[in-house]
Amino acid sequence: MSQNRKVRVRFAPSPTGPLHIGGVRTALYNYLFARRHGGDFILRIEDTDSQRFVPGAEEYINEALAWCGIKVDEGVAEGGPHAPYRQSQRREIYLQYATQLVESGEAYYAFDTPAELDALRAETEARGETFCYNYAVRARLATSLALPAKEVERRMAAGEQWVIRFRMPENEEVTMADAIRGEVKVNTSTLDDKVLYKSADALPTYHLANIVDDHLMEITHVIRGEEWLPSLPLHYLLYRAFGWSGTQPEFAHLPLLLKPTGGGKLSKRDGDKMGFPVFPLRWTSPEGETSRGYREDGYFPEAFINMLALLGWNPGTEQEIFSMDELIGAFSLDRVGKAGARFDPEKARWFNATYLHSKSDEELGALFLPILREKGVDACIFMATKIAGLIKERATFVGDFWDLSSYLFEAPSEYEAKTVEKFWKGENPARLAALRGVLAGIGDFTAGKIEAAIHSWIEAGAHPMGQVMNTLRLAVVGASKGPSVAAICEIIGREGTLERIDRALETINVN
RNA sequence: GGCCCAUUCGUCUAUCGGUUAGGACGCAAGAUUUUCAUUCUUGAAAGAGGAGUUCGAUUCUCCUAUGGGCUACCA
Repeated sequence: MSQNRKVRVRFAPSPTGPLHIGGVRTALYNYLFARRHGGDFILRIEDTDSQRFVPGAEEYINEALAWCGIKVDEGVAEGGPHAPYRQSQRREIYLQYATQLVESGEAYYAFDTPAELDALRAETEARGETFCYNYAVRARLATSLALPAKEVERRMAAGEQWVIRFRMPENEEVTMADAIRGEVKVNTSTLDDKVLYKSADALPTYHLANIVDDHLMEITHVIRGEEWLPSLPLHYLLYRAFGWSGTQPEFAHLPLLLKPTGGGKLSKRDGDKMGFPVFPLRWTSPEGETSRGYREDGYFPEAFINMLALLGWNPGTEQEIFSMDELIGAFSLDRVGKAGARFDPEKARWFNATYLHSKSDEELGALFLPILREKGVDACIFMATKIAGLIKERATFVGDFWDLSSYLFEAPSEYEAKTVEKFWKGENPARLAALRGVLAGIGDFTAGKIEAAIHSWIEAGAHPMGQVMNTLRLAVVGASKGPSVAAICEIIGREGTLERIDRALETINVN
């Protein structure tokens, strides 16, 4: 069908709200496919539903894709040879094509009002039948098929509202190809005469706009969500009606992303309900409702993308960590799964932790510094970097760093009961008092020197290492946690360390 | 209701007729560690059910069940 054309794919969201992670994954697969084949990735805004337009949604989409590292070649913000890329700005184009279909007999004008249709639908269902606006009913309705041409003209001239409907063929088996599912067959008798264009807002519906734009923009592969599979026969038939079957794109329908609990596709509301973000970026609706985002929750975009890529696709190897470039090199549609994938927030966290652990201390320090400052700590980048290196293995997010290191800046106000019970006994308090003297006498208060001094004191006195170290840790940290106690002492400094020891000796003994 | 799609450990998945059904997350145990965490090792854990086809089915076909999607002058 389109073997020799340059690969061109599009991501075509409608600006009815923020993009959720299912949409981001669709965009990602399109992007990976385009890059893999040296093609173009186009962003088209499908704003043909004037009722559901949400201000800010388009900006959100642009920002989200940029955060994810998905670069748009042609689109609303970037421009391109097929501009405009916003469907509301292409109205005349659609009317022209819709009219062409009426003239060739593939479509027709219909004058029935929504109220009339509702009544007809209710009436049919009351009889226990399934309502379908097709060959069987259209002859009885007010359409250009049944009405005399003069009457059609009269109604239109009188300003009556009309729509253009596709004339769905009767009893024809449509055989379609899907890159992920293989062959899919549907009989046209189960389909209805879909509305293609409505005079009320002078806008096309999705189906018409989509086919016309994909054709005009020379799209070679349509990669979209599975929810579009039921309308694939209509789309095939539209290509045929326009005489474009020769350059019809190939189709791939992606399995849906499901709720972690099962029971339906992931929806915009699930996030706050289940305690994880469903949006890439934080979103505040025009009504003022805020939903959390992966970015604001502290996810690295690389980790987020890596996680999404593997939700429904796999490389066939055991590799799980992929950079964007590696994904581009490995991606193929035939390794996309057929079944819906349940989203697992735990695995998302694991991906972020893995990425965080692999980052350099310097990079993490730079991210940690503003947090320290915000907490009122007068730290420098060297200090932030040093601490980041000490605690990163324990963190999932940079946002965890403060909780994992706050004891470096604030002396313990209380001591963990379990640890007190375990170590504040026997000779340990006395040993700590003795150790205080050792620490006070160290020349250069650095981790290496501190550790060496403690060790030689332990050896000389034949003290039990575990008891000594943990008692010191209890005094300095207040709990049984954290990196090497010597490293902690260095950061706290001699004065701070000695103060904390004194304080422990006083307060813990009292109770 | 109608039409369409799907179905391997709890979850994401590998397997393209012959495997002790592999990996990852999570979970459990152990080792390492001055603590916590990391890391490492080990373990528990799966082919929805029923018919066929075949020497042989997780793999192919059909039926059933279950899950999901669509069924708007929404996308």
